[in-house]
Amino acid sequence: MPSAARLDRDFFQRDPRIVGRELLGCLLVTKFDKRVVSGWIVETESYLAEGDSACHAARGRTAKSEVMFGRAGLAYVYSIHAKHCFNIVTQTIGYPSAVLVRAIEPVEGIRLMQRRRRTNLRELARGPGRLCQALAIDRSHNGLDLTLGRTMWVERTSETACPPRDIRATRRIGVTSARRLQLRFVIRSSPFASGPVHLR
DNA sequence: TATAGGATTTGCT
DNA sequence: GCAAATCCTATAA
Repeated sequence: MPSAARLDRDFFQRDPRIVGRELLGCLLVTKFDKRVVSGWIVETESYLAEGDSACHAARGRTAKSEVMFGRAGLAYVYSIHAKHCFNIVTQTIGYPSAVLVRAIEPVEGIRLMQRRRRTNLRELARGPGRLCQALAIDRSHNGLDLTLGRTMWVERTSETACPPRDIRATRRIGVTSARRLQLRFVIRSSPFASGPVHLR
C-alpha cells in the first residue's frame, strides 16, 4: 500500500513556481455525491502576483479574482470561452497568486468521466476546460478549501514521485500577455498533457 | 445597457 | 493549421 498524504496549507503557501512544479505527479481527487474521481496531475501553470500581467489578480481585486486574495489552498474556479478552469491559490500574504491545473491522467472514476465527456481516455482531462468537465468542476466550487479534504483535495503518494528529469518548463498556453515567462510545467513523457508537441 | 476580449475546445481543410 | 462557437467579465457610457 503506497502511503498518501493530503497536501496542507503549508504546501500551497509558497511561491507558485515551486507549487506548480511540485504538483506534478500528485493526485487530484474530487468526491462529489460520494463518488470519487481522481487523476495524476501532469501539467500546471503558475500565475504570479508581481511582474505577471497575465495573472487575474494583476489588475487589482475584482469579484472574479476575489479568492486569490484569500487563503492558500482554496480553489479558484473561473469561466472563460464558455468553459471552466480550475486553479489552486498559492502564496497569499499580500501576494495573490495561483496555479492552474491544466491536465490529469485519469485514475479513478473513469466510467463517470466518460459519461460526462464522450471521448477516449486520452482526451478525458487533457486541457483545463476538459479537466473541469470530466471532474464536474464549476463556479459553485470557487473558494472551496482543498486542505479540508471533504469534497476536493490533492494527495502526494510514495508511488508517484515524478522524476525531475521528466519535467520541463515552457511558456504558458493561450495567454496573450507576459508570453515570455516560462511558467508552464509539464511531464514530458505523459500522453495526457495538453499543448503542442514542441512544448514537451 | 453595450461592447470587446479571453489562462478554450472542436471540427474542418 | 485555422477559424468558429460560446458566454462570462470588465469597462465605459
